Amino acid sequence: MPELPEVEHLRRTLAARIIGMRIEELVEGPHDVLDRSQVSASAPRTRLLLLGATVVELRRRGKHLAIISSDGRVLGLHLGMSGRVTFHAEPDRSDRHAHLAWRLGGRLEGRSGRHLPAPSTADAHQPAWCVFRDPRRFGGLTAWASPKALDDAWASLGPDALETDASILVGRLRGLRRQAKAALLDQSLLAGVGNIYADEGLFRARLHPNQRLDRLSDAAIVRLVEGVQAVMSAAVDSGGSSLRDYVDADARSGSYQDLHLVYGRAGSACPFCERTLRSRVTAGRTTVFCPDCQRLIHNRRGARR
DNA sequence: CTGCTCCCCTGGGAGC
DNA sequence: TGCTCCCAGGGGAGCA
Repeated sequence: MPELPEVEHLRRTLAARIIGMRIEELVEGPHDVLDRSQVSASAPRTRLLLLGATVVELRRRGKHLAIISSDGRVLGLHLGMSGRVTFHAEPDRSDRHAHLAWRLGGRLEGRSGRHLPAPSTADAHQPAWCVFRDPRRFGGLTAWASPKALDDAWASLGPDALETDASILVGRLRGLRRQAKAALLDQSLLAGVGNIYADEGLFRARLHPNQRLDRLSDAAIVRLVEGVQAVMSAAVDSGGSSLRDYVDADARSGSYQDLHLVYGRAGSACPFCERTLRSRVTAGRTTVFCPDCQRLIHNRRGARR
């Protein structure tokens, strides 16, 4: 379940392996997972998939990643539910879920003044093939004509839930007539929160998932934003949450799933009050919360406007 | 504006 | 052991 922390951890581990590298060969799987609606129809497919390009930057906004090449080509990457990017000595041509494999080579040191990680002794032994695999295909690739085109598209996303100053996120959430959980999951309000970190953030903020935001004081909204950011920040440090599929570019699992307080724990005791955690469907997602610690607030508390 | 419901897709787990 | 069934979930479309 890659959400912001998993995607950010992947970005970091992947950057260490592909920044400065040239894509010298590519192999595609049987399924077409490339969205080319954002580029001209005549653009050659291999060009859109960055063949011959040198990677200079890996950007992230919410759960979205984008690979920027030195000649301005951009390939967006979304992991969906089950996506992963890992490295192998050879591409497995019989794996029907391996959608794209790149053979990388020729790291160019210091290109365009950018600081590059010093080559380690392990570099020479690193498998040369970078493989994007996504069995469920909720994820995929998007070709962009330029970094500017990417920026324009990403403008429809809200600000990144982790990198953005809390006060800005508070401003976007306060006064909304929506339920807290639905708002957190809305990527156009703030980008990066998925089902896990929404539940964990709500629990830490002591707010009910169905809480209407316009009934809350500013202090409570601040608590919510800070709860979500704290959880995500801790999760990045733990390498994310690995429930089934997620691994980083070094094929390592995260460990934050061990620190989940409510997600996946319906029927167990609340870690604070010991009452049984409950599960319900809210905003189309299974939602776990403590009915005792997370009470609905019906009146408007505290100063607001 | 808001909240639904459905759909995409596969594999892991539960139940028999 | 092996089968079927259900469900997870990000995101977009369509509808009340």
